[in-house]
Amino acid sequence: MCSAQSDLTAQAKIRNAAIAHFARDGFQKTNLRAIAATAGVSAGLVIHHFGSKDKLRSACDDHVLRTLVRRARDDARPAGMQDVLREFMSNPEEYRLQVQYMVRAIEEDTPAAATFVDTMVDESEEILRAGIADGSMRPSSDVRALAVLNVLISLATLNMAPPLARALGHERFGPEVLRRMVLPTLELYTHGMYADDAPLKAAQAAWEAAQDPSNSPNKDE
Amino acid sequence: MCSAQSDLTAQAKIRNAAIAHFARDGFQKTNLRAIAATAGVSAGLVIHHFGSKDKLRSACDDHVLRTLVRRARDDARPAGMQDVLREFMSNPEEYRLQVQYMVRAIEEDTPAAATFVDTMVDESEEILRAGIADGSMRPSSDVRALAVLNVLISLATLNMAPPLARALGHERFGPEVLRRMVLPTLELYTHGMYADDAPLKAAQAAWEAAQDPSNSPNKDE
DNA sequence: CCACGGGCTAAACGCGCGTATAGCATCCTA
DNA sequence: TAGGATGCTATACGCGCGTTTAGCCCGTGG
Repeated sequence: MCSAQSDLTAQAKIRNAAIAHFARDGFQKTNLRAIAATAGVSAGLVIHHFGSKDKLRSACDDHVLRTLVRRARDDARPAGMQDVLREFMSNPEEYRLQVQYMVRAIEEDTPAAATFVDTMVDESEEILRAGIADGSMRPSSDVRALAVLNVLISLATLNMAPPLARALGHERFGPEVLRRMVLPTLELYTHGMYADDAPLKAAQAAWEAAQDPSNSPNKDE
Repeated sequence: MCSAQSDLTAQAKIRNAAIAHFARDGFQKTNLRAIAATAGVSAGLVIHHFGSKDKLRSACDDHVLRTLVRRARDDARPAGMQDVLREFMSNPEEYRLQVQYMVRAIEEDTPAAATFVDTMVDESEEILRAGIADGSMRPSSDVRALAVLNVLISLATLNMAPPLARALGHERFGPEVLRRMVLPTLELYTHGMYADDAPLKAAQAAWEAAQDPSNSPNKDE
C-alpha cells in the first residue's frame, strides 16, 4: 500500500506545492511542471500519484477543507469580516495559504466551492442566531442572507485585494490596508451608514413597485 | 485607413464578442476561435485587426470603461450596493455584460482593473462626502476606506454570485437572490448588525495591543 | 481594363502543457 | 538470491491554441 500515513512523504509535498500554486496563481495558470519543481520531484510523479491534474485538485480541495474545518471547530469561530481577517493576518503562512486557496476555489467556481461556502455560511448563520438570541446582535429579517453577506464581505476583501489596496494608495495588501478596512467595517456593523431609515424604506417601496408589472420601472417620480 | 468610424463593422463585432466571452468565461479560458465564431468571422481576422489577444483585451478594457463611465455620468450615481445592483438587474443585457466584464477584470487583476476600481471608488467617495455633508449619512472615521468597502460589497455580490446563490438554496443568481441580499444589506446599512459598540471597541483595543510588540498576540484575556 | 490595397479566410507552424510509456533503483517477500 | 511491486525519472506523444503566412475577393483609382 502506498505510504498514506501522514505528511513528509512525496505525495504530501506535491499536494502542498499544488495548494500553494493554485492559491497564488489559480488552477489554470499553474502547470504541473511548476508544481513538480516546487515539490522537488518530476512531473510524471504527480500524475503517477494523483492520476490527473483534476484529481490533484480534488485532493487539494479535500485537504484544505478538512484542515480549515478542523481549525474553525476548535480554534475560533469566524463571525464577521474582522474575525476571519484577523485570523488571516495573524496566523502562520500555512493558514493564509489555505484561506487563499479557498477564495480561489470559490472564485473559479470549483466543484468544492459549494462545500466551502456552505460550511462558512452555516457557521456564520449559527453565530448570528446565537448573537441574536443573547442580545448582542440585532434581529434580521433574513438571517441566512445576512450570513451570506458576512461571508461575502470577508472573502471579497481577500479576493479583490490587490486593486482595492491600490485604491487606498498602498502597493499591496498588508496589515495597514487591513486596518483601514476593518475599522470602517466595524463602524458599519455597529452604527450603520445611513443616518435614518429613509433609503431602506425607499428601496422596499421601489422593489414592490418593480414587482408590479403594471408599473413602469421608472422610479424618479 | 481602416473603417474606424463606429460600430456595426467587423471590428466592433469582434470586440463585442470578446467582451461577452471574457465576461462570462474569463480571459484565459476564452480562445480566439470561440470569439471569432461568435463574431461570425475567422480566427485570423481577430489578430489582423487587434494584433494579439492581449491587445484585444486592451481594446475591450477601453471600450467597457468608456461606456460605463459615460453611463455613470449621465444616468445615475452608484452609491451603495443597492444602486449598482438595481442598475445591474434592471438594465438591458449589454450593461449587465459590461459590469460582469469589469468584475472579471478586477478579479483577474488586469492592467485596467486599477482604473475601474479607482473610478468607482472615487465616485462612491464623492457621494459619501455629499451624504455626510447633507446629513443623510453618518460621518465615518475613514471615508475613503468606506467607499472602498461599498465598492467591494457591490462587486463581490456579482463576483461570487454562483456559489452564494446556491448557499441561499437557489440554482442561479437571479432577482430572487438579489432581493434576499439587498434587504439585509440595507438593514445593515441602516441599523448596523451589532446591538452595541462593544465589538468595535474590542477590535480597536485588540488592534492597539497587536501593534504593541511587547505584548503577545494572545487576545482572550 | 488593370493594378493595387485592404477585408477576410484557410491552412499551417510552434509551443506549452497534460498525459502516457519505458526504464531504473530500491525494498519487501519467499 | 530471485522476483515482483513500488517510488521515481526521462522522454515522448498529442492536442489545443495563439500566431503567421499565403492567397482570395472586391471595390477603387488611374
